[in-house]
Amino acid sequence: MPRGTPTTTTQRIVDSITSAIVERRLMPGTKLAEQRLADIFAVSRTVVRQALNQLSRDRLVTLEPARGAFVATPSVEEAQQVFELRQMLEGAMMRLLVQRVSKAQIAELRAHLKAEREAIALNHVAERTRLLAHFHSLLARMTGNQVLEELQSDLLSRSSLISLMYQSSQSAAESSAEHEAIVDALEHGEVDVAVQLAQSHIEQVERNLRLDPRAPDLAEALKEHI
Amino acid sequence: MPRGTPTTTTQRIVDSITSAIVERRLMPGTKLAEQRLADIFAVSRTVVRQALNQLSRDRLVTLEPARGAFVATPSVEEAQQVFELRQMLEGAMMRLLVQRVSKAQIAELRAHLKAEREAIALNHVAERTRLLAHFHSLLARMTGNQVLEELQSDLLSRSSLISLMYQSSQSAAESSAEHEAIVDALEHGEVDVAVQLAQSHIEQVERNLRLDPRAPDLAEALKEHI
DNA sequence: GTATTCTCTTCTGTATACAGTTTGGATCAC
DNA sequence: GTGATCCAAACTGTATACAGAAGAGAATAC
Repeated sequence: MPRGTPTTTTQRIVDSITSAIVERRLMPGTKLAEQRLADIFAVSRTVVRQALNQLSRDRLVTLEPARGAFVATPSVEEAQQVFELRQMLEGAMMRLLVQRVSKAQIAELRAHLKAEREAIALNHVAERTRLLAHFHSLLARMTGNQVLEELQSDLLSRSSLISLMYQSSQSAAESSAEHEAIVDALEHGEVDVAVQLAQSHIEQVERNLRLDPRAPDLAEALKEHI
Repeated sequence: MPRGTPTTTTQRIVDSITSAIVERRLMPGTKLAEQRLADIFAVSRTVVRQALNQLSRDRLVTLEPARGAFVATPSVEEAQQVFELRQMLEGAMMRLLVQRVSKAQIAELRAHLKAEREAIALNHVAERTRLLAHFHSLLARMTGNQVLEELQSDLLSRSSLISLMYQSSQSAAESSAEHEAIVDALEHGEVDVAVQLAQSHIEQVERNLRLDPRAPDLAEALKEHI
């Protein structure tokens, strides 16, 4: 979670809660009471409040006026929009990277792919999830565009929360294979192939979410079970 | 500056300062002392602090530890990165819009273009600046993707600050003409043309900034004038 | 037994207080 | 007159205090 800030107290708390959400130790909808967090981190509510504000700007937390902070529960629409934006961005990133990427960077990507495969083979679930997401961070970083990199980092956090809410049936092995195909295309300078692969990869990730059949409405969800 | 929040006190202050920066009433580098702002807005420093934190997340303000808040002074690199990202995004937006844009929306864009031309003809500088930027907001909004819309709004604010720092020699009439060409391409469903036009438009805006000759370093800037 | 109202507790939103740091100026040395 | 040092004022970072709103539960009406 690289954010170019020297670790201030507030940032420490932001990072801690972000990790907890991304690593799925905090479920969507969980109430984040200020005093409890203040006790846990041994600081005053003032600092906790600052952290919660930052998190709400990242859309990992929603602040309900006079009710408090909750781990965000992104809607289906928001999920689709995040993935649409990612598709746009990653497509554009490919066009940049085909031009810019160095041999050393390709090697770095290859090393990453190897790590992915190992984590999958060993069935290290947490690690493989982390690596599959980090592949996209790496791509963003390799553009050399820090603004883009930060944006990507935000979108990946949100994606992680979304995957958690709308359980993904994604096969890790498939994902990794798709990553490999993307690196191949990059290495050979095949622009259109790379763009196509990157976009359909994101599409694939989205398709493997249970976005459609989920209760659009509580009444809808319960009417069969009276 | 649509941000989907009911106008809370903090948001009011954020909006007020954002406007002041975007409308160029606050120069880059200006110190934003907490107590002074608190007096001006008749609130406590607590609320001002929250606002400044939000503004720093938008990169309109930089917070220097123990020194305070300053109107941001984006570097040349940052400026280039923001424009590169905008080029990526607006290119991708065109691909979406060619498919999605309705006749009513084309009409709305035409109406906007007319307003641009009028403001230019009447030489209403502030209004024409606002409209030229708003064109890009409109495009983002028309994708129907709120996440994208918010991102675009952030990038436009930052661009505004950048234009202020690195004075633009952009001809408003040229910009407006480019906008019109983009709408034409959209209306006729010419994907590649639209993408090309949108991207070269952003490139043009960037090219008209005085990014290159600016002092990369203080020593460099002064060495001729000893 | 069900629903409504009222009260009490809990928690948020804002203000204020206090400690530690930075900054600008004045004093002093040379 | 120039430079360094020291001190005081101002400001930031954090904690705490207080007011007001929201929610839970008991008591009451029906």
